[in-house]
Amino acid sequence: MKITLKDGSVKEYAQPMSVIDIARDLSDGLARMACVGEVNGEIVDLRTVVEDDAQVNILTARDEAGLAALRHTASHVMAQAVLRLYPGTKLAIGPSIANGFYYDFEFEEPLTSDDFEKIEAEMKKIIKEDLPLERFTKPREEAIAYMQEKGEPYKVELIEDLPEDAVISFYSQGEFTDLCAGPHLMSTKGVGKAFKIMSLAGAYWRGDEHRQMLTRLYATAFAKKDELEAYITMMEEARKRDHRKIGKELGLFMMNEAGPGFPFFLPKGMVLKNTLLDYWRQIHKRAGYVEISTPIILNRSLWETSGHWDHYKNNMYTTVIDEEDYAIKPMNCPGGVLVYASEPRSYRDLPLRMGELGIVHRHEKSGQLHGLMRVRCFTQDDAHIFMTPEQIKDEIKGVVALIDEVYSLFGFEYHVELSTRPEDSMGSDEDWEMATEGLRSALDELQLPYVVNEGDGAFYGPKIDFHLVDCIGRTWQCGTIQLDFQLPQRFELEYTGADGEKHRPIMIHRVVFGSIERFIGILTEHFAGAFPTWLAPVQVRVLPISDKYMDYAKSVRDKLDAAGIRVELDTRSEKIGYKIRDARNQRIPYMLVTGQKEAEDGTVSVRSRAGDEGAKALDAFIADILKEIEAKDNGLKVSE
RNA sequence: GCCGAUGUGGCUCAAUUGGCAGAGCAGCUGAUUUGUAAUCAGCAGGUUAUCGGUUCGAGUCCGAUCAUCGGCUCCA
Repeated sequence: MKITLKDGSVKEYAQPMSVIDIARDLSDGLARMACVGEVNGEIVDLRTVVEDDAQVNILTARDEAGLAALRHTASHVMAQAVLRLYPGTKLAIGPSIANGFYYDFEFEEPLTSDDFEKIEAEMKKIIKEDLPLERFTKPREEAIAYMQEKGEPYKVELIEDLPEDAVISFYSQGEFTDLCAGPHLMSTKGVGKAFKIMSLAGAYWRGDEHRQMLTRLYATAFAKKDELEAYITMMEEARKRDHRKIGKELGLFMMNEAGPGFPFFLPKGMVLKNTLLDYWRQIHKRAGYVEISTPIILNRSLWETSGHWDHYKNNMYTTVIDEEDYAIKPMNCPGGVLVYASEPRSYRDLPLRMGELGIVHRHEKSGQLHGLMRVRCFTQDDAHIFMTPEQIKDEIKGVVALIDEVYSLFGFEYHVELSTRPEDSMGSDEDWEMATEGLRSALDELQLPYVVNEGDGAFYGPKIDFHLVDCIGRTWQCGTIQLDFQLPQRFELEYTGADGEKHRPIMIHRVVFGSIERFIGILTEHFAGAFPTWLAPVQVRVLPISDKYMDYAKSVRDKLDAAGIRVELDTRSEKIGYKIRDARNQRIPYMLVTGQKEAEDGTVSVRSRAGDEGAKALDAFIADILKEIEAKDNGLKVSE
């Protein structure tokens, strides 16, 4: 038989070979490190016998699929350890995930994090036992009977959902057997020593909140111990830039039990917010938007017409005033629609782009609040675009370009998702076809990579979502573009066409930041609080060497202030080192040290976040910083 | 909402088996007048999240509530 290796070389063997045989033949070291094989592009077990003419690639934990197999095997080891220590525990599922793996269990007694050590010790034992992983299969009915006998109801349910004629595969290691598609390492020994149980959490069986709550053990594993340590260090470092911690340190925002989920913006956070909003207004004006503002509280009949009273009431704050029902708006769209409908519209007015920095309130369930990322009151940088069907593609492209411009300015990496028609949806097939194609072709023409979420769209139309990543790798939806045929119909919106007839416009809901609050949270973590100068709540702090030079320091402060620069003066009778330390902890972009020398020369000694930059004439400093602010330099050169 | 954990001055944390609530930082006052990451001294600051219970005695034990944290679900 003949095979082709990754590097293009061809090997010939007299007898059939498995992947592991080939690995052993290539080099002893490779066989030891091999996790899984890749045969004709498919990830397989090392014991898989290779067919003639196959393309073969041996994967180790250096490869994504190899590491996934290592982690998946580690999850089986963890489950085995749990069953040894807590007999009677029921098994659910245990996949490998982005940074590790987890296993869901139903315990008879609650588990706590104090038990981690015990489980890890048992895992070590199992790994040392060097138990080979054996694969075997059973027909569906036998597989069900087998798992019923083992008392594993979750496994039985999983198998029952597979097709009638399916052949079910299992993996066993010692006394432990699990329903599993594989692939796995050859033996538990391959898991090695670099693993750790990270946390414990509740998780609904099959992600359904109406079903059993299971206990999920999150863990991670790497090929080498130093990789595990590096990962743990990285997570610890990342937590230091948590926006809730930095928000408190820098005085950006606060929370109070008086209003869980309702953030209070402090003076410095307000500067940041307003600076972002100024920028938003500037780019939207350029992009042909007008701005409106609609009421926070509107009466019930409006929400009935829009459909929110029926479909969104659980998340709405409602009240009775003068014996009439009112609701605080959870979304801005009905207000925008009323503005559209307030006067006759012509095709000449379209597309009509109406922006609104609208404050919305949503009663999110208590367990899902998270700093500024998930709140109950937030500002949407909303806009509704009313247009003809022919204008859909260009308008989508315009919005995507705007979102890309904004995210790029901050140096964000983002990923895009296109969500299509859900099962429970309204509108005609043609409308959905046109809307989805409009979104798709706009993305294609802009050459943006995206993933498709089939059936994940809103009930009134398909959508494009933009996701940003926080400091520990969680992603948050920020921008979104949603096409809507529903509201124009419900509110009987129309415009007069060139033909003199009435037509129904199509509507886009879109946000760029998404929520200003969430965006500020992401920005804070992205920059670790060291905001680019144009955004920094305080751009310059003047640090007199001693009280003797306070007058000069004040004149410097006044001159910066007059130039429109956000400046503070440190008047404390402290040593310069103390003042620098404090200003650095506040991540202030520029510190101006002013003493005798500077007072005599009319200069300032500039210290940026990068370090001492030497003396400069005050006017030259002002000119430079104004230029930097104007350019919205994102300051990524700064390393903290 | 669900599972698990945690709540002690503004912040970070102590307080032994239930036995006088303490420190550092920040703040204030005074001294110091300083040249690139913490000058010294003094003062003030807490109904230990809230409510209830057990006890001679509760920060500590028990119960309820609230909030927060890690997840799940939902979402910007």
